[in-house]
Amino acid sequence: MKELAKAYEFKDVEQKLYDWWEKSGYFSPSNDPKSPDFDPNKKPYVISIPPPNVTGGLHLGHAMFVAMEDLMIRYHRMKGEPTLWVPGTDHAGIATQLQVEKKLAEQGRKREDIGRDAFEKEVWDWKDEFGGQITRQIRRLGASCDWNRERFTLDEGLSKAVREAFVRLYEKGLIYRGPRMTNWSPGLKTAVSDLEVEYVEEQGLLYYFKYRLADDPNDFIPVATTRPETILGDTAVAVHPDDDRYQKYIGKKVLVPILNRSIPVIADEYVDREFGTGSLKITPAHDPNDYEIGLRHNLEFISILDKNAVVNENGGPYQGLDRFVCRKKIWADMKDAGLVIEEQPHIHQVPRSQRGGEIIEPMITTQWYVRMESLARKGLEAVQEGKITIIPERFSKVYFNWLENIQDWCISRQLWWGHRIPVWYCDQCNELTVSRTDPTECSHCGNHNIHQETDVLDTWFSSGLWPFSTLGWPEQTRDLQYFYPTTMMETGYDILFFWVARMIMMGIEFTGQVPFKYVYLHGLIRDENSVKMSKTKGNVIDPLTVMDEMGTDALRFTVLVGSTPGNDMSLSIKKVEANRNFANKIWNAGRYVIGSLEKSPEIAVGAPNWTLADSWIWARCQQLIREVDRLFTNHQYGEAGRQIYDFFWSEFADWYLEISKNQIKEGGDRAFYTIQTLVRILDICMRLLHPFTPFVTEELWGHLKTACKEKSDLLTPKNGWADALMIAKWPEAQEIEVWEDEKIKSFSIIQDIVRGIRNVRTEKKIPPSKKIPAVIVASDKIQIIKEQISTISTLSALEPNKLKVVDYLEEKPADTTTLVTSGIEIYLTLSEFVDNQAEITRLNKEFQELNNQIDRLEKLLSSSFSEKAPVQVVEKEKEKLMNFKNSAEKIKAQLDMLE
RNA sequence: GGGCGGGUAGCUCAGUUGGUUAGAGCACAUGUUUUACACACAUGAGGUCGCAGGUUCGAGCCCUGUCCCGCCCA
Repeated sequence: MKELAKAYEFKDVEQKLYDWWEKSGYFSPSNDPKSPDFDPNKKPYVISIPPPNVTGGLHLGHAMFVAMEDLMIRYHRMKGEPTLWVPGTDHAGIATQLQVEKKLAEQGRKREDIGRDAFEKEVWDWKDEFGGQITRQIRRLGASCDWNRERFTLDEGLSKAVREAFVRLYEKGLIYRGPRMTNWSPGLKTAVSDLEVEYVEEQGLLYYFKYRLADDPNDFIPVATTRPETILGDTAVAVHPDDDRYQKYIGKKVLVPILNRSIPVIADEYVDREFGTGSLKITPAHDPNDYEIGLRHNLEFISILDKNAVVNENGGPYQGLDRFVCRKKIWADMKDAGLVIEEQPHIHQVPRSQRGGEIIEPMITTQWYVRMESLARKGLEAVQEGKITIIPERFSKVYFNWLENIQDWCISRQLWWGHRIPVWYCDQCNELTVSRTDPTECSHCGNHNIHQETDVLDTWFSSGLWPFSTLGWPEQTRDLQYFYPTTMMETGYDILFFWVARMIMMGIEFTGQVPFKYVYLHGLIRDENSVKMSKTKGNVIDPLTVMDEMGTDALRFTVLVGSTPGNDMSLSIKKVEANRNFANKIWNAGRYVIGSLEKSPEIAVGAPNWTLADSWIWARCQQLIREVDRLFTNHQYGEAGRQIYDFFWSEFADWYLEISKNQIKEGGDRAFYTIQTLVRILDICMRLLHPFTPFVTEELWGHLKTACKEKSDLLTPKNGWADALMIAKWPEAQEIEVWEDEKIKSFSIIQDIVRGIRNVRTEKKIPPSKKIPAVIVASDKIQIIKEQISTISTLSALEPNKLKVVDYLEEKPADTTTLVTSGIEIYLTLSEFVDNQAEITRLNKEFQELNNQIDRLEKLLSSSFSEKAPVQVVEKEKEKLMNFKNSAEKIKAQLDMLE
């Protein structure tokens, strides 16, 4: 038999096993629609990966979703379901373009220098060079996805899907182009999504100044603003219609400072009378709220900034100045002109880009939009009608709220990396040609002088199609027909709107079906003090480093078991370390079981005669399987993992393994059946743990299998040894049998006795090597205790030759210390360790505690509890009371004798 | 302003349809190299479950109010 290393060496195992799994084809679905014996009636379990950025690097968010999805996939695969996990990446328009621009900048070049085509080529080169990184890292996490079906949002098929989707929406009249208020990124020179703008509270100034009346230079309306430069684009001053201070000005004209444009004073209830001076300057072209007011009052829209956020020709003397330079300049000029009242420190919300933190400029630009109303309504209904279940349920509300207030979706981006919008403008007739294939002529006038829209589509437009485009849509492929709709969309709650909502809407729109049945949202991983990780704070934990140091299983188990659905978790190396220890515990328990096989006879002579410990561990294992099943069904994956961990460590390893040593020593059938039990429980635990910690379980299970096969056919599991644990059968619990509870109860008596003796030993500082004589007075438990005496003796280090079990004792043995548990008296002969006075004190304390419990229970049972609580609950308490009374009596007797 | 989540041991967190003595890991204390494991074993200490009411025979869990922290939306 092969010697196993003394500690689990994950470095020798992970890569080797992953390659073997992949090579063996275990990641591909059983029941593949492409295979001849395909059965369309088998229900598949399908996840499409939330595609990570193709040029990104692995972070803990990835570790979380990969671990979670791999857990789900492996579980369902072991349950025998045809299982498909579709991997892939998205092209991440802005992020990737930025990286390549950065690289160009290092060479002193700009994308404008080399032109669009050359730039696109650069990006593809970049993608080819770094694009494999993230998928390699995902493999390292153990992801059992079907790499044969890997997709990329810009690959040929998906590009076709994107174009098809765009054209269909356009033909349905759901896509339009026009000038609207947009979030403009002056640095990137593109529109960005509302969802990608963060409003950050920052210290700024509130600038108070005078809006002079056109017809009375001595009178003015005081106005406050946080952005003086936008004064250049003001087209009204608004006051509240009921505001006594300003009512007389409504309808009059005021003069824009410096520019002296004449603009109206209007009344609008939007104005907050309490804020600032209670009057509001309106810049419809540079503020989203003012934009609305501008529309309501038919105001002029004056854009004062160009796409670099530099003041344009509408800014008069300020033309050519950057927005922030202009702010200082105009304020200084206004001061000189006597228009400034004061400045006050002011905390306000600054719109910043999620990417890079640049201040976003609200501007009116011409963009492409999708009308969302009808899409959103269907998306809403899908969840309301239960076609999709969101887990945890509370996120449904967030989802509803977003869809109920949805804005049209700005899908165009002024980037060079992405799906170019399939619209061609005719130079002749100015009509648009929208086409699935690149046209050579205008579809309206036939002119050949046409040019394609330069904008590309938002990356999320292609990700929205992901669950079906990856399966071949718009072609009705066999994959699409069989695997769609998918089963589970698992991702972070921060991505609910970006991805999940859009996937649902687009799925319904294009396939007529919801794209998945469940949405499982996990929380975000924070640092050990629950602070969000960020490079600037320096609290980032790199999953690759963690895996190097602790192993993949440790990391996986930590994020899986440390999290509950939808809640953030905090991660620390300490936690991962604890789970590395768990992996080592698994390894060593397995090493012990495998080693014990050598001591086993080939076959058993007679039928099994199970010990209490055998029955107990088997019953508990059955309970565990049932519990894990229930938890998996309820998507309580973390709790399931905790249960398996506890069972494995504190029951199987701490108790059964120790007892098995004794039982094996007995030899013969006892040894055989003990080892068989060890093998069975270990086998089941490996199966249960495999989705959490695939590597250590697969490796160990492989050794177990080899060793068992060499030894005996009788050690073969019910369904035989599978080729690999990852495709072995998920354990199924037996029907609950009547003996289970009773054995568990009996065993807990043994545990109580052992713990009690150990406790006394520690208290009296008796060295573990010192074996002590004992008398156990078991009364009605005599049968059980006699049977278990060797277990008790070994686990609590009693002296086997000086050990007596009786049902009743006339007289207390001399010079002993006594403990009572479950009504069983135990006399330990400690001779030199016994001190009568200390003994009395100890017993008194025990007695007091028991009496407290007795009082408590008697009070409880004499209250209305006895009548109103269910019988079983009352019975349970009565039994406890009896036990306490029994024990108290016996301790009292001891005390009487000592005193 | 609206919505959501959290507040449980020194720290980070679990806690099933409410069942009557609230758990884990880490940290701490004491002891042990007992041939699977010191990445371990044994034993122990540590909590009025944010606060105030209420429902109930019974509340960490349900209801109302309140304070604090965090997140999302506007």
